[in-house]
Amino acid sequence: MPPVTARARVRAELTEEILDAARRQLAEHGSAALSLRAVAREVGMVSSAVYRYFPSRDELLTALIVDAYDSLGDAVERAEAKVGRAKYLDRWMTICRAVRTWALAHPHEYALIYGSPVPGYRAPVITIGPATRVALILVQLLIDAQRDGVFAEPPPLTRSPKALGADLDRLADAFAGVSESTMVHALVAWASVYGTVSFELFGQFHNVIAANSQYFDVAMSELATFVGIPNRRA
Amino acid sequence: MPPVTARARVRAELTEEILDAARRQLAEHGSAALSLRAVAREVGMVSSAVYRYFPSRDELLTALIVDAYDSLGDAVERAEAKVGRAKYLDRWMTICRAVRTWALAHPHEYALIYGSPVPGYRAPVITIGPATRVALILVQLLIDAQRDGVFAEPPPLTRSPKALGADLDRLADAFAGVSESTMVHALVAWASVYGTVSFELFGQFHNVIAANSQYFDVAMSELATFVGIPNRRA
DNA sequence: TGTACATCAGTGAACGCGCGTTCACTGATGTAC
DNA sequence: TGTACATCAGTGAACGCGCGTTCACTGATGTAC
Repeated sequence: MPPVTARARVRAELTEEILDAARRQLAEHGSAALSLRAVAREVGMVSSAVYRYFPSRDELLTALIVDAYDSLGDAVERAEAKVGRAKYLDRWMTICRAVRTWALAHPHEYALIYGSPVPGYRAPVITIGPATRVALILVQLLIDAQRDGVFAEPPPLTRSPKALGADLDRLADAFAGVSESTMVHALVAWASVYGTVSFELFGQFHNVIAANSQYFDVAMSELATFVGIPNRRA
Repeated sequence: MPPVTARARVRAELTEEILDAARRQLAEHGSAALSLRAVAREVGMVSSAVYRYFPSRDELLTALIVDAYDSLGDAVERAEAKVGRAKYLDRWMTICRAVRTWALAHPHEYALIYGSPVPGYRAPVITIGPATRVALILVQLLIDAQRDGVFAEPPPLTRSPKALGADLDRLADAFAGVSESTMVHALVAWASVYGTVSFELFGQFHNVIAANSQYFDVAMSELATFVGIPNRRA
């Protein structure tokens, strides 16, 4: 009689509990150690019972990947929303810092989505949407700056992007009103933000950079100029 | 009597054979699937016999990591050596392309050294030297350009690198005669090259970039300008 | 050059572990009349 | 409101697999006298 039966309610709760346990496993021991049996143990179930909720380990992994993207997307969105719309440099720095902060707080989740692919796992289509959230926030920032006319348009590309035409045409929808060279610079900066975070997190900066947080700020500030966001100098 | 006994010779040969088998395992199935038992099977030994050559799986993994760094270092050095010393942009593009080409040809080795850290594995000191080879080639390029006076010095940093002083002082040895802002731009570009390669290899460019090789060239060309290497525009 | 002993490589069995997944089952919850 | 049946959640045992590492052993190679 109730629109949602007691059984359905318990099922939803337990599904969440399983996901929570899986999240904890992932956070503490990494994706390689994530096993259905360990998760079952955590929720106090027998391993075969988990199959009533997730048809396979991969399905569970997919849920966690979507989860991680969403968690990162939320963190970045929340941080960026607090900054005045017209403070473009602040918005940029806030986005970058939010990515780094989230990555440092959730290293295994970060590795799951931006590190080496999990062996034997093929990401299904569901993951595409959540994966693009952060990128869209960056793009919106550029569109806003462009619209307000405060944009420091980068010089035209030094190398003809002829062969890139189809890709850039496809991106032109997302990057409404933004020049080709800005689109390319934005893509480079995007990869650069994650390259920098990954280098710090995965240990490439050992014996190179010690003041990681300060270096990050300096680096991201230079990248702001690179993409055309008005910086102190301007 | 012989300076090297037959036994020692056979031992050296078998050590190489084991490493070869491990390399093949890594290349075909990735580091997660790399097991002592699988390697032993490949060389036609019983699993316990491998312990005569490597005291543990981690030791074997370390050998492969050093190996991968060296393989990449060799590839980049060889490619770059063929380019005329004064052709700075060519040298830059050649280095970047060599990194990407090697990564595409050895995706699992690339993931091993630049992807998420292997769970439970702690890189020993031996790996530091080989890990820096590519970075040193990049640095040399900048020093050469600087010395020849053809360098397009980037503007001073937009954000004070005060807190970065100690790090930059330490780097000043490697970057002989190069400005602070160039050092920082070089570090950013370094992370950016690997960020771009990782994004392509790890699937972040799916549904974004299709013409990967062309995009890479355009992106690296823009980064050349960013670090101050004289580009066509100049 | 020959012998006695020490060193080393490789064997095969075993330990203890964890994994994903399947299956027949019990007992509780939900549904239709 | 009560009963008969269908659906579903969770159990416990099992399958078959692979892993790293240890250990007592045999037989071959190297060394010292």
